[in-house]
Amino acid sequence: MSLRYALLGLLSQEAGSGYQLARRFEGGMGRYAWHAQQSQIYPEVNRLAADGLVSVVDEGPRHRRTYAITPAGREQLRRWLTDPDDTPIVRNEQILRLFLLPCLDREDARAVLRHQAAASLRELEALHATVGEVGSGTGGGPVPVDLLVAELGLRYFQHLHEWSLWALEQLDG
Amino acid sequence: MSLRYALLGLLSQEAGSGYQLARRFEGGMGRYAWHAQQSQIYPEVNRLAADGLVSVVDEGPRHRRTYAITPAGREQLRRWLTDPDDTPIVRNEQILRLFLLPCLDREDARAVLRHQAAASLRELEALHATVGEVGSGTGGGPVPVDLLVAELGLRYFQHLHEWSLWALEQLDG
DNA sequence: ATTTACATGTAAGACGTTACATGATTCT
DNA sequence: AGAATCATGTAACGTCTTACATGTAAAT
Repeated sequence: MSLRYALLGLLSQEAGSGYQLARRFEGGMGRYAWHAQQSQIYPEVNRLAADGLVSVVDEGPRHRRTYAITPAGREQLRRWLTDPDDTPIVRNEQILRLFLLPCLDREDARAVLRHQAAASLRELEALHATVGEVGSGTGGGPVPVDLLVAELGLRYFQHLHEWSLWALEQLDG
Repeated sequence: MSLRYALLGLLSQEAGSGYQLARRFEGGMGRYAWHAQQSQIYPEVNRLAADGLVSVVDEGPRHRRTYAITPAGREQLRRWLTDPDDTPIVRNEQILRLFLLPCLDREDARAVLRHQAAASLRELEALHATVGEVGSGTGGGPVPVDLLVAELGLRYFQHLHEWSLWALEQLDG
């Protein structure tokens, strides 16, 4: 069901086509929250439309249909977000690899850690660039929630990066 | 394919039955790396046995079969762990919720954050208890890789907890 | 004796991946 | 004209969830 709410969430922030949704999944959403393929998005957004949770608000060139969230969709989204469901499902291939580091000898573990340190640094820098854009669009008003969420991503990759370096030090020492 | 390697990894650290594997998934592995159900584990461990990557090393009471990783299994596991595959898949319902916080009004966002702060603190404390056990089993020798991985979990929930508190402050201020 | 925990499994349906199919518009 | 990008979709196959079925051994 999560894909549903991921899509509703994106559309609640800004209307868009299936294609645009797929592009937005390549950003932060798909990178560290919930991954989805294009071929999964199109059928799901159609189901959302059939269920009245989104509606077509524009038809453009190349058969493009722009969807927007409906009041019913907004209500369902709110219910899901505020419903305190513990035991949330986690599937993270990257963390799984790190979690299984004890299966390797020290030399292999070192190599994986070096690779991880470089990868998390790259992600961190890419996010820094994206967040720069978000931040520049705000005046001196109240803190936009977007910035809080961007900060969560930054901290995540920073903590991963710092742990990788620390773990390498422990192995080398 | 990740479930395969999660199981191979657990069995490479210690032989065990399907039931024991399911129990071990309830710990750190399933909580913040890769989730799996009991009904998924039994068929997969049988497939691993059919493929010669694990083998039955003991049969106990109540039809219990204890599996151990084979050399072929160890080799496949090593290859997967050291193969630098970027674009790893992430599906994290908890992070998705946080990522969609901008869809809520401030009052609802605050409630979700308060809930999140409490949940991550609970996880942190639970992990602290588990790590205490792991740490007590080691003499003064070289740093066991298990401890590095435990530290990763601790840092993850700590950073989540700290971010939740920080985000609440930003909203309140 | 009854309950709890151990132990393994299957079947139906939902969800997700890979690969392919099709065509429109813009850019060079 | 040709290439790149925009745009939507389907079919086959693999993975995961939910719910059920079955029985054994230990604990109270």
